Amino acid sequence: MPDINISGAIRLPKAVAKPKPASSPCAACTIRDLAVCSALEGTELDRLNAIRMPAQMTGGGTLFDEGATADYVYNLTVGTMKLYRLLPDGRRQITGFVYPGDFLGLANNGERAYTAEALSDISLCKFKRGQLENLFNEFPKLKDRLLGISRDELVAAQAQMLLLGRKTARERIASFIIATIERAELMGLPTNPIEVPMSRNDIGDYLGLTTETVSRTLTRLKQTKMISLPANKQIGIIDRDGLTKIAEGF
Amino acid sequence: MPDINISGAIRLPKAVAKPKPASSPCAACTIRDLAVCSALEGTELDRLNAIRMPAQMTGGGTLFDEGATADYVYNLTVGTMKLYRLLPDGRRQITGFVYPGDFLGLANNGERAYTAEALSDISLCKFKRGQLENLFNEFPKLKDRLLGISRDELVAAQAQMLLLGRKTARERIASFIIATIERAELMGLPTNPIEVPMSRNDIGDYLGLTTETVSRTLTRLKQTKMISLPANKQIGIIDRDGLTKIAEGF
DNA sequence: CGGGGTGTTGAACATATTCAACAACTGTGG
DNA sequence: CCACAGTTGTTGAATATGTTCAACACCCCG
Repeated sequence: MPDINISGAIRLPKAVAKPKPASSPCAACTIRDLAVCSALEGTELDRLNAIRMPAQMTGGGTLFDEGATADYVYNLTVGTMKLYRLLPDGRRQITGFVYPGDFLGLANNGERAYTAEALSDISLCKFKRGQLENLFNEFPKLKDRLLGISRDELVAAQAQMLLLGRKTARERIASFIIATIERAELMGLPTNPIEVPMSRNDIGDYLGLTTETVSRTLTRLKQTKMISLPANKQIGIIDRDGLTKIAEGF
Repeated sequence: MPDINISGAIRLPKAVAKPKPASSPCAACTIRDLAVCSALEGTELDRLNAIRMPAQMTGGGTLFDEGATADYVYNLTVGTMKLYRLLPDGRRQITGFVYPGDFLGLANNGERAYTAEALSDISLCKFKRGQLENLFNEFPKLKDRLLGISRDELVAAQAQMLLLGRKTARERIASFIIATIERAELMGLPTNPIEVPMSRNDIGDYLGLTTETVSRTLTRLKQTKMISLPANKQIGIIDRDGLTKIAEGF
């Protein structure tokens, strides 16, 4: 899977996060290079900062629910989130995870299409929808960015459809591991072992599998010496090329 | 599923197609109200027409292949297409169908993310990518449209992920039938029986099922008096509300 | 140290797949 | 216009992959 997030969360092209000398809150932001904000500089950034509201939430909290009115949009700065849709009997499909730098909440018709929940404690920049839209109109390059990103997201969504519709459990797990490695590379985080902040249950709901199948499949990948499971929420990569082959369906 | 197409093909908001008095090829176009072109009028339309190249293809033909360079974008005017991705061993996931008025081919990185194949004989308006992009820059309202549409597509893609990841065969087929009814309504086509131009195999590859399962499931829906199968490529709707309930997971 | 949640493992089961045969339909040529 | 061939669709039986139900282990975290 490419280095983009699917469905709702918007990520900007590759740029390694690096600390900024503090002068305004935005200029000091550690994930500025990853976020929408990277399209702006200098006084433009001040304009963004003027309409920015900082927000926090503890792990497990719900930022917004499917069906709610979409009055705000957000930019995640710290932590991880999950986006999901539910069926009436509780079956759940996680449509994407949100990482620092990702933008979320841009609903089209004013209604949220998914629930957004914090996996860990999170910090966000919060914007009133209309105010940010005004800024978008003022700085068209922001709009171009979003358009390009949306197309990338569509491509990622297609990859996920291929995964959900046609890949085996083994292939899905391998795809997930490879995608997680690629995201870690993109964000400049450790790539071996990789950090996997979500539960087995969440992984299952993302890959269209049950917790048990996720667990079993990981165990089998460990037995066949493709990965190791050194600690909770960590996966050690032993045979990346092998995993890639599996992920691609060979 | 909402009245939008997923993944790659771009549809504009609801508008019933109606014939236009002929004056320029675009002004006479029967699907103009459905297409991107609806954002333009008068002389703007002439500009579009100036860079437009008519194209045809017979059913079964491949418009472009996954991985090819994306030099052109297209607007389908007549016929139906399917978009798909393949795994090395031939497993296929159809990520969307393309109907008259849909826009397709806008690749981000210049490489096609999917194969586009004609289901029936088709006609298209073909544009050189760069030329159309210039026009987009000249008429920003086109860009706004595309941005909104892309978000709609993302929502549709999420719905499809929920379907592929969590719905039963019965629920998938019901969802597909309901979506097809809604599309027929949108396009002002007969809604009972509905026209289903794709094969069982294509339906299966779209819903993450096999041909046999599609066939069996349709038969069972017929036996339970929810649909009828009056002729090849047609489905009669007997209990739409029941189908909707099934599709939504009740 | 103890308890609740998370993760793992096992066995029985179910849904959809695979393999196979046949039926129906389409389109083509006699 | 009918016959035939190839394709598409349907149905059946056996099978497999992943699920469900259940028990247990692990491990943070109090």
